[in-house]
Amino acid sequence: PADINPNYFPARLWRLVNSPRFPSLRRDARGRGLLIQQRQFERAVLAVGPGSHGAPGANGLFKAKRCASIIRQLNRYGFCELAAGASSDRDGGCSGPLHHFYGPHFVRDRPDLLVRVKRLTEANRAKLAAGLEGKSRPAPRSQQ
Amino acid sequence: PADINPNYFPARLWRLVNSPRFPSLRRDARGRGLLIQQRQFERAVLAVGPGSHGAPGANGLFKAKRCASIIRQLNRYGFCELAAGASSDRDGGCSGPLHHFYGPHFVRDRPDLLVRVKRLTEANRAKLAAGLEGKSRPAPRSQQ
Amino acid sequence: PADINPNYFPARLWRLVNSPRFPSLRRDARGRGLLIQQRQFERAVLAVGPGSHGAPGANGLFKAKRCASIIRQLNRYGFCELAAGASSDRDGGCSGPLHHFYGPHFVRDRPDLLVRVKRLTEANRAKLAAGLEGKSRPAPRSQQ
DNA sequence: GGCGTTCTAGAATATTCGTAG
DNA sequence: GCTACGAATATTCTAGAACGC
Repeated sequence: PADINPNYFPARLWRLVNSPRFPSLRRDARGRGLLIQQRQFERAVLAVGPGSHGAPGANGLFKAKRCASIIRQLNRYGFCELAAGASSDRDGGCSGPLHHFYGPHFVRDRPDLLVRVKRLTEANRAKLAAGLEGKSRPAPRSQQ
Repeated sequence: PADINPNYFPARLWRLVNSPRFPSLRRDARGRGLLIQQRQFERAVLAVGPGSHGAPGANGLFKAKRCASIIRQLNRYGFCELAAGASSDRDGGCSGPLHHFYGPHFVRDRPDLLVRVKRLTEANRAKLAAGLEGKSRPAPRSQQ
Repeated sequence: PADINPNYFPARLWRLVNSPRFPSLRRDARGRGLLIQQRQFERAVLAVGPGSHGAPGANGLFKAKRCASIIRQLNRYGFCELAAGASSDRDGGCSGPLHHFYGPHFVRDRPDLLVRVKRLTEANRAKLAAGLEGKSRPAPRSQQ
């Protein structure tokens, strides 16, 4: 789309969740939520340790070292966690914590809704409460 | 000691850090700080997954599933993080995030100081700011 | 020193400039200024390119990808560029731009002055103009 | 009421981008 | 040209709030 800044969190998250290369961050079955396998996510996507960014394509997506930083971003953009719990238990608990987030306007196969995922600033909170549109920094030029 | 509740966080932390069974939570070289290897800590101590609390002795110490919960407790009891970063690099980044906390009155071989490790409630904060509770540093809110 | 947060820019810069491992950021002859060889600095210290962080020790110091970000930080902490201009050109332009910065209270062998290197917020600017001291976030307690 | 666990938000610094001077 | 700075987002660490025991 036109006015989405590809460097900002929603666009980065969109690219990551649509990449089959990183199953540690994927959609849930309904296509409305996010699943994060913390341990694998930190290892595969975040900048933990020197030899971490094995997979190019994730390199540079996030500069965070902590999964908590990504969770802070999710909250900042209006996502909330649904059911916290350990992961599927099939592996004897080896997969670590599993996070399940639900995000407004972050729907599978609906990139057109992505422009609505706004950073919750003080002003945007008020506007959302009033049913209006939030404002962000304009995106850099991209020829559509 | 007498007036330390062994069920509360400071006592539990003390037992854990003094147990050689869980090297993922240990003291730093100076004996004043704490080192937490997040990945191993979650695996060995926290209740992540069914097969997690393999080692009796940690079983029941914490019911938390998230390392973030322990960090919340550490902050609540006055600990603060010193230098966040990835772990030692010796293993190529496989060991995950490493946390380094410093806690007031949480000194190796000084269990007598443990009674001073207080939960920072509103009231305790005020007392600390007034300097009533010993020579620990005044609260983070300082007027210039 | 006591109230210097090792995670903040002045401390990180201090460590870097005192490390013989990264000659691309070094002191000038007078010991009061900084010299930055942009191209080598980006390759050796910043996260530019896939094989960039070859030298452990710089890993994690800065998460920036652009030299301009470090320059922004220098400006923010009161540094200014002295003799802007191209590099010595003796090597046929291979060394890239050379920056020469001068920083207040950033003097070789004077780590005691480091506490005065303050972030220039709006308030600190006013106070500096009035000759007073600026305020920062309190540093965590370092070991004595 | 206090403590533990979890989820969310505050506050300060860090990084990026754009642009005035 | 190009240096310095404003403004927005990103990352980190700490604290608030809700809920259960």
